[in-house]
Amino acid sequence: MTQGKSGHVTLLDVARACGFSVSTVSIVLSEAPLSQNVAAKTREQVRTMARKLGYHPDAFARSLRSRSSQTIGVLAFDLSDPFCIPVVRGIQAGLYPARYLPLLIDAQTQRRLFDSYVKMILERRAESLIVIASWVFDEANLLADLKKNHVPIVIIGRDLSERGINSVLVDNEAGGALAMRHLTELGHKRIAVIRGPEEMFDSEPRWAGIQRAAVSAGIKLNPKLVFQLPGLVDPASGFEGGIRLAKEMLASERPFTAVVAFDDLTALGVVRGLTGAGVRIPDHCAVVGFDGVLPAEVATPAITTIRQPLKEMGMQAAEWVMQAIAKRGRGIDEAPRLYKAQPELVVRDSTSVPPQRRRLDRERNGREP
Amino acid sequence: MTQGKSGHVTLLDVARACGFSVSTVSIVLSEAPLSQNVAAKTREQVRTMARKLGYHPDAFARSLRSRSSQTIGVLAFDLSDPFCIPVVRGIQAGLYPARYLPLLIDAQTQRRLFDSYVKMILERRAESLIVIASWVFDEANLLADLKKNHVPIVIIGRDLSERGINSVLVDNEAGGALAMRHLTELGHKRIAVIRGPEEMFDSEPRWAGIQRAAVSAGIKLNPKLVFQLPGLVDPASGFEGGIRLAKEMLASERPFTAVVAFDDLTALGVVRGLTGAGVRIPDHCAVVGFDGVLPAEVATPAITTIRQPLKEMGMQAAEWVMQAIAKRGRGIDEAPRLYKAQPELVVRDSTSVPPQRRRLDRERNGREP
DNA sequence: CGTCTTTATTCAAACGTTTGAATAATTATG
DNA sequence: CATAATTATTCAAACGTTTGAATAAAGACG
Repeated sequence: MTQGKSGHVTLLDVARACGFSVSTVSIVLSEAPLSQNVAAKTREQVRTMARKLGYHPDAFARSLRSRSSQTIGVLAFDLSDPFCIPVVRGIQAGLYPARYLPLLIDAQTQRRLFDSYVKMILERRAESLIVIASWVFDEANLLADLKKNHVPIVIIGRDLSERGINSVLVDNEAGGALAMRHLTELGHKRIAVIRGPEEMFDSEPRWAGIQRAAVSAGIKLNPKLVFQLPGLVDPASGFEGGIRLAKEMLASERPFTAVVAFDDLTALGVVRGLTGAGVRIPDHCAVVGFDGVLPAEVATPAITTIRQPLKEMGMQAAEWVMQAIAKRGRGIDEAPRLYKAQPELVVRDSTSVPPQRRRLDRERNGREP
Repeated sequence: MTQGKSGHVTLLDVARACGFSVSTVSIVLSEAPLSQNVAAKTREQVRTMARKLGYHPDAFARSLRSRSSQTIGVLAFDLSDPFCIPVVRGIQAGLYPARYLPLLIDAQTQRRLFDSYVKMILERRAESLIVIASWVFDEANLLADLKKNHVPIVIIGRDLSERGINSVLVDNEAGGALAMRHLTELGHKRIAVIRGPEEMFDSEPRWAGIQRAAVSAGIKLNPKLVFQLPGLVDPASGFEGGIRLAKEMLASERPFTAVVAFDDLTALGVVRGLTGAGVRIPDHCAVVGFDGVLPAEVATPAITTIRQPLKEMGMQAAEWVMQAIAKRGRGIDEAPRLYKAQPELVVRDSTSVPPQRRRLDRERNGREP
């Protein structure tokens, strides 16, 4: 074969092999508008030869020339957060039809890596950037670096629309309310709450939702039963926090029949902590989480949770990104968009009616069987 | 600014701005060998100007010219398998020092997607490909397509060294033995086993290890207590299988005090199934898993498991890949390598001594306190 | 038969970088 | 002082593709 030193078959190789010019071959193989003018016989010849030689277009040359990389940078702040995977799937699904490829990177919760990868992604001329902010992170110069480069950005998991960035996230307020309402409807009155760490932007709205639902159910939350996770280092550390706070809860000696945990891992920590002290879930105490990640699903008892429509959120981000690219600069300064996905209550086995009520139920059932 | 229509700052822009030629600027900024010959003052000027204009080299042009993409394709067969993330981290860690970027793609357990992504990765001229075969998959034409393109390949999670492909995987035989030995050392005699699905290549060696350890402990495995997962569609379906088989175990009415599950999710399924029937873990029955993934760690009781050194495996793959690239073709036809990582027993709360023995222990303790 | 359109193909420039070879300027050597 | 060696900078070609403009050949029209 006539392959150049690169080891790859090029247009020139194909052209020589079938006796046409590089242009013709390019036009045929890339199905450019001009290819209508190419004789059917020629087209056939070119295509056959390309296949025979095993020609694959070189994405670099193509991108260089056509200034489009067909690539979207996807930067996950911490890919080990189970939150991320369904989001990524959504993004991939949204990108695939347009033959765009995500350049997916895990910043491993490290600022330094994050910055460095942003740079590498820009060098690769990703046409847009999607950031999955699954975990605490401060984005000070992210903004600066990117606005400069006219790259459309979408952030998933935080509301930065105020600061000019398209944002996709779950409606945390609604989710918090959903969790609380579930418990009050089951009849719980003394409910402990574990709020998220201060640095996490989800914490506040979830807490607001919880309070709203408590008020509308006519329930007073005892401030002594409201806890807060400390600033955390990685997504799994909510688990440790949950264990510790469960113990504090018990030590406080204030009675409670249910716990609203900040997220699923925290809920799993609470289950661990309470179980260790002989409290049975859900018989003695109900626990509800937030997110809907795998570990909560396969634990026993399975954790009742507020599910985020993660895949949908990823697809939404991908869709916006594709739209922004289609506009190519025009309208880049539109007002940033905000999409709040609606969470969904998933009732599983970690919640049931509170103990007193269960006793009542039992008596009632005993009376009229 | 003098930016061209691309919106990006190019070498030419920098060159014009500081009055040197493109060559000089390139030499300085890419720190080519020749840059030693460039006057210190010039170097300084160029660098300052580049920073001022916000120059980022264009990876396409660079790759096109230097025929190296600084990219490694990483194709996960199913990224939702918790197995993958630590592996990916290892790969990223191994690649980072060389400033290589993984092009990470999730094939979502779909052959069609897999093939299509392989193609896209090749078009992007990834210099090598790492496949994470976390889950059942058949690689018939994978081989064909890639051997043709002279791209070095490493597969993680399967032994394809016989078929000419560098392979990194855990020593499944040793792992199986480790699991079984743990149980026999605790004093278990009647042990149920759930083997992996036939299509999974891990299944056989794990089973072999289990048998070996049983023999050397002088224990006979009751064939009626050996079960097998059906062919599965996704990694989480081991969980469902575990539930079902746990019920079959109980239905068989053959006594057992421990279960070796194929993997962690299966183990979690077994816990669910047994717990549902009133069997307490680990008091009535011990359960041991395999993999060491997050869900097994945060469940209550935490699952005793055989941990795969996933990060290490990812780094090993990255290292091989970098070596292969350093050789650039020379030695591409070396014998394929095989690395079997040593698994590690992680004792947690799902295993303890069998019930009979516990009774004995208690009596003995009672006798001499 | 000259001109105009249509059809089929090719030219050549451009994308932004790297790099071997060339040039120019300076300094050291014989 | 000529030559060689060193230092500083630039030329120009190349990487593989796309694409507007050019060319060439054929058919259609007046």
